[in-house]
Amino acid sequence: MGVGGKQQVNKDATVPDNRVITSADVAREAGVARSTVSRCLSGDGRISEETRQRVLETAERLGYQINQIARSMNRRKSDLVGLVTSGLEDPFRVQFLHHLISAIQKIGYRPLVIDVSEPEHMSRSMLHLLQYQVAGVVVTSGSPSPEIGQHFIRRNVPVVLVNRAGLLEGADVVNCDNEAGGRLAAEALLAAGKRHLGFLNMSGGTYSGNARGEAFVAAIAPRLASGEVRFTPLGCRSADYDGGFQAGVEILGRPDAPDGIFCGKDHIALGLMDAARFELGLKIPQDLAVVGFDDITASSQRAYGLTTIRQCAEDLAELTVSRLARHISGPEGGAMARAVLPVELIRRTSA
Amino acid sequence: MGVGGKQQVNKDATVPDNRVITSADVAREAGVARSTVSRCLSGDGRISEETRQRVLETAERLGYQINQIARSMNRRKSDLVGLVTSGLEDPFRVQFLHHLISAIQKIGYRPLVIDVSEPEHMSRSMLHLLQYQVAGVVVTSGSPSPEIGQHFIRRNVPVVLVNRAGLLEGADVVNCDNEAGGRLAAEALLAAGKRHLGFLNMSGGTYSGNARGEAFVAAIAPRLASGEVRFTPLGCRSADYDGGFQAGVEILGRPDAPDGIFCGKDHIALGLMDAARFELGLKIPQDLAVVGFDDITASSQRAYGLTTIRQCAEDLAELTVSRLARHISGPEGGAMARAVLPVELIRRTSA
DNA sequence: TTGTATGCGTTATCAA
DNA sequence: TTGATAACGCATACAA
Repeated sequence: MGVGGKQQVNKDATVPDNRVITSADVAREAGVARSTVSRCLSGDGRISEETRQRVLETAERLGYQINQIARSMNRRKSDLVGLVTSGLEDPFRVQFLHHLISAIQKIGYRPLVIDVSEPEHMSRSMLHLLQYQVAGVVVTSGSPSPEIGQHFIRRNVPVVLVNRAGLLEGADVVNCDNEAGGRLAAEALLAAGKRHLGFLNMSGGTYSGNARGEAFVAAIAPRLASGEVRFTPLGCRSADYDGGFQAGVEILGRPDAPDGIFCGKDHIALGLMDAARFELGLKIPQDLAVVGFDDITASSQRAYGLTTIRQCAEDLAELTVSRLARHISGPEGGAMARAVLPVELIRRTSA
Repeated sequence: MGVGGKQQVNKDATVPDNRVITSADVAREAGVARSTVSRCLSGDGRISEETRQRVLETAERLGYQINQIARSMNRRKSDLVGLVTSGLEDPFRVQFLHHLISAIQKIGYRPLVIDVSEPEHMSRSMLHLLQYQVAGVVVTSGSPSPEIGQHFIRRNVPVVLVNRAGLLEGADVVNCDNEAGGRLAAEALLAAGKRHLGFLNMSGGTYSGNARGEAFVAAIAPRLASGEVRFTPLGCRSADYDGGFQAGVEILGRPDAPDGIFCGKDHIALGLMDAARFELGLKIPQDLAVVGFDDITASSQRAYGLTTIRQCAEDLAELTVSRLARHISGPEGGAMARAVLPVELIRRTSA
């Protein structure tokens, strides 16, 4: 029945240097209570300037680093922000991820990245984030099932969806202006004198892609009705360079091919351009005008000079994080909102 | 001991559903101790199959999710792996980051990404990771000051450095085979009949870049000595497309320009090619042969067809993580090691 | 302004 | 095989 059977605990007055320094060590050294140390490091105002100085100095001297895990445990909230991504082979997404990481750091949080390769694991992966007491979640890809929003609402964890259909309950949505983009693309191709237009995107398509295509068609609708202009919907197997290239070879080889094509993503457009030039021997923009979407870095390279709709990855990231921050520090259950990032037509040589 | 029927829902459970479920709730429902629940979920073998089933079932039914923060607190080790990056505008690095994230997830850990924009904050940022009780750290960029290795050794946190000089005490190093790459590039240019060679990289240069350049020069040394071949070191302002383009305009405009150039990174090579073709009107590879390094996706595009030294980002990531995993689960203070990833010459049309 | 006492959810230790 | 209990390092309510 050895109730007392505890072993001797080594509580020296001095701090052995093979152990990690805790706030208790700092407190002992500075001659204050642990709670005082905690208050100093949490920026709690109710502390005298003198003790604050002494404690911070001692902490510095001992090389004390706060244990974020313990802090999170106590607060039941960590300073981690979950980043749910997928399709990181897409350069625009990756560029966006980069800026997202910076933006999250800038508001004093840390990104915990989850890459969801299989879409069906999406929801499970998002729930996983709850295990880390995340302060918020950004979903840049994939489609979470709408009902899991409840879990985040109940635990008061804000969620922001970027560039996807806003189907998650209680989540903020941030989009680039796909409608304006589609319209601008139409205007550019029409201004270039093209009369047989096409929209090339991955068959089936994503939310963003469809929105762009629909806006494009809506913009040319009057001229379509008057018979002044023709339109052909086009599809490719994958939303990347190879998809664009293959589709280009196929489409442009046909007798009655479009002479002005709007692509759902820049990479598709680059593949299309290469197919046109190197497989079909077409001149751009004389024989074929091309407009892309995103303005990835390759588009501005001399070999392409792609005219495109620019959505600024950095601005999109800032916007996303500002939404998130508002909810993290804000009142519980703020109304969900929709934010739209302006886009811009970048004129180069392809249209 | 009524076995919980399937139709038994939260209604008669003792757990109020506005609260987060803890292991104590599961224990109460399943009629066992908290420690038993813990053992079941940790995969601790010493448990009867019957209780294990009951507990797991109960946990599932209640929607219990383990609190990783609390677990980490107790174990004094989290399942997070710190990823120290910078220069994410470089497409190869980003691609590598993508594979690194996947690889870390695959071994059951979570990536905690830190982007270090200012190199001087490098060491401080790395130390920050210790606050999260990370299980390991991967440094893909920047140069940590050698002495901070001690902090990680003392806390038994393995560190792997990728593609940098192995200056951190106690850290494993993973590199691609820069030496073989430099040699292969030299052979390719010589085989193309070029006799005035150059190595173009950012002035000052990085560890990897210098290693590649030195190997290149070493490979042509015999022919250099015999006067059969000439060599000119070249520099650009930035290690990207623009840097390569600007350098190209300047260098290739000179009367005695090289006719075969090895670039430290693909992006530099792409800029150089565009400068050669569109500014100088040169034919590639007739007037100028170019070899790059990395094999980023753009290099294989039809508009470039860059002959390059390929380092596979995915293999590099796998190698990196396998090293890390060895140390995480392995014995304390395993000897530091150096791993080298093979590279391969990809012949396209630029040389 | 500062100290004391308690709890956060988990795992590890020990006893049964 | 299972249960009781003591940490883990911090923050906070309450007391002084």
